This record gives sequence, structure tokens and C-alpha cells, in this order.
Amino acid sequence: MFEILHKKVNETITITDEEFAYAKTLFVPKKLRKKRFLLEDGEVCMYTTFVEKGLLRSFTIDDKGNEHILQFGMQGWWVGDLYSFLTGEASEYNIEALEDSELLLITKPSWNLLLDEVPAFERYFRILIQNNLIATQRRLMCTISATAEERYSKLLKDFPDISQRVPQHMIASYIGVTRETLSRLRSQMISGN
Amino acid sequence: MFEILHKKVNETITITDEEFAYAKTLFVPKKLRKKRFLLEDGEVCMYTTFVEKGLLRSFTIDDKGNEHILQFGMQGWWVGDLYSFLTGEASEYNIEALEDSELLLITKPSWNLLLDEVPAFERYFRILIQNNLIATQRRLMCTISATAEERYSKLLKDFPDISQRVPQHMIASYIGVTRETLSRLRSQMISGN
DNA sequence: CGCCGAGTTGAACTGAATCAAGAAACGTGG
DNA sequence: CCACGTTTCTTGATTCAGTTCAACTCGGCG
Repeated sequence: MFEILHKKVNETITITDEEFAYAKTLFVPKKLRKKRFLLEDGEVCMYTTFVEKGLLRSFTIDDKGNEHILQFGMQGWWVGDLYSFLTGEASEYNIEALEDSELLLITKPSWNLLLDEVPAFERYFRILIQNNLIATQRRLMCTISATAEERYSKLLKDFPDISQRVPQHMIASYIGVTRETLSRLRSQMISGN
Repeated sequence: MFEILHKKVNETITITDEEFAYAKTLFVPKKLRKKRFLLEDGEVCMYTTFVEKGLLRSFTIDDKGNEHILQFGMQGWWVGDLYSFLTGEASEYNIEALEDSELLLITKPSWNLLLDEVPAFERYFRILIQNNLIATQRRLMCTISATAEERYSKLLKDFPDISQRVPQHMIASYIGVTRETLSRLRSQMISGN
């Protein structure tokens, strides 16, 4: 159950087996079936979550009922609403399993314990968040400056398997267009390339 | 010269005077005049930089010659291209002073030293980057889902003084519209509100 | 078998970009 | 202190990318 987390952590920092064994005691394993929710908007996000297996999405729903996807959480990634987790305020995000998933949850008290007791984990999370920030900044700049087609091409390049694993309308709400527009883009790209 | 940094660090973590005194030895103070560049695209970002005083912008220029602003760096903020700084690859960003500024630069070796020698700084940067990630995610979701007018209103709410300090066309390239569109938006908002 | 969600396609519409021109504000040098 | 060019901002006309609304197809599943 902890294989992927162990692998990911070891790729980033050096820790002893004892330290990782200690970390293991702080996580709660959880299986989540497809279409089930890890978090619904209005709730407080009580956990930050590592995806051992499966696929999730975190998204908001606007006043017109449209969904906007912040993130797909695949194997080896973390999901959760950081702001709600840290402040205890209600979340505006929903987190839903797109495939049957195996998760490792950690509560805020346990997380704080982990950071205090094992400084290497402080570094692990710093680097993790750092990489996430870089990726999010890239996506933001792309969203500001590129056309729908460019954003779609970039997504396919960054996550080649995503279009097989998730429905097209979710890809549309990730890149910030309607499903109709994405559909037209795809047919153009097939005929024109 | 280190007042603001000291204040900001103390707001986030607890460190001893010796630790901060040590940190001070690792920074290089630098004054940067208005319109001068701290980083130009194509260069490697050699420093991550704290703004003691003044105002900077980091931005890219696309193939059509349009500017896209990632960030305004004001007093108490950090600026730099994290990706280039960490990997040593050429940066795509430009960083320019919008006002005469006083900066504290730290090189990668010094930064690593700081993180290794003073674990509290590892935490400081983790929290700093965490907050930055939350803000960037918010801005991304806003860019995906909101209209130009909503994004402009949000900017004014988040940074009330920005529209006095920077030219309108830069605000336009921050929210991802042309200066003409922003100009029309502003005249609408004045007449209609 | 019938229904429902997912995807496609068409037509009309709209928010924002582009192109173009002029007005106002600014800094710099004489 | 004024004259100059430069940058910034505005306004209008036109174009275009992407939305909206609507109808239809396809595949899966109860």
C-alpha cells in the first residue's frame, strides 16, 4: 500500500527506514470507488491525500453550473484543497474518483507531527510544492497567452494517456473551453494533421 | 536593509537572532533603478530575490511580441524564475523594476546552505511557496472561469494600490486581455457604477 | 427495450482581439 | 520653463475565436 509513496519520497530526499516506518503510522489508507467523493464543496478539507493507485479530479462548480477542473490526481500525486486544509475554512472544491482508487490520507495534526519530527519530510513537501508551483505557473501563463488549441496540444503532450482515461468534457473543463469547442478542435486536428 | 525580510520571516517561523544573522551573510543587497532588468529571457536565473523596497514585474514575451505578466513583486515578496534557478536552464522570463528598488539576492549555493544549516528556513520557504501555490491556483481558476471584468475586479480587490503604481497596459497583460479591452472595461465600470 | 450520459454538428450570437487613429501625460534636453 | 518625442490611454470599426442553444448520434447499462 505504501510502495508508490515510498518510491516518490526516496526519489526526492534521503530518509532512513525508521523515519519512513514512522511516517507510515500517520497515514490512513482508504479505497475510494469510481464516482465517489473524497471532498465536497462546503466541507472542510480534513486530509491531504496521496494517490497510490487510480485517478481523481478536483474541481469547482460555478454559479452557472459549469465545472472547472483544477487538477487530475494520478498515481504518485497529491490531492486536496490546501487552503481549506490549512485554514479550516470551508472548501470550494470537489474531489471525485474517476477510477477505483487507493489513497493515503493524512490529517493536519499528523501532518504537522510528521513535519516536526522528520525534517526530511519538511524538505520533501517543500520540493513537492515547489514543483507544483512551477507547473501551475506554467499552466497559468499558457491559459493567459495561448489559444484553446495550443492549450489542448500542451495537455496531450504533458499527459499523453489522459485522453484515454478521462471523458472529453472533463478535458474541456481543464483547459477552460466548452465541450463543443473541444469537439470541434479535435475534428480539425484529425483532418488537418 | 534587512528589516522587511526579518519581519516577514518572523511572522512565519521562529528563529534565533544568530540564525538570522547567519542568513544575512548569505544575501547580496542590490539596488535596481526603475526600468532596469534583474533577469532577461535567455539568461539563467542565478538568484532568488527578496524585495525590501520597490516594485518589480516578471513577464514573458510571446512570438507576437505581446507581454504576459506572471507576477508583480512588491515589498516583502520574492521574485525570480524558480524553474531556471533550480535547473540552471535558460529562463523565459524577464524581471524588470517598475520603481527604484532595494533587493536582497541569494545564489543557489547560498540558498542550499541556508536550507541545510537552518531548518527553520526550510519551513519558511515551504510555507512561502505553499501560500504562493494557493494564490496561483486561485488566479488560474479565476482565469479559466471568469470574464475579463471579473478578473479585473478581483485584481483591484486583491491589490487595491496596484492601479496607481503600474501602467494600465501592464494590468491588462496580468489579467490576460489587451489594453484596449481593459480601457473599455474601465470606462464601462465608471459609467455603470 | 428504453433511457441517459457522452460526443458531434450546425447556426446564431457575443466577448474580446485586431487594426487604425487620435488625445493626453510624461520625461528629457535645450 | 518650454518644446520635443515617446509612451500611455482612449475610442471607433471590423474581425474572429469561442459560447450558446438546439438537434441528433452513438454506446452502455439497468
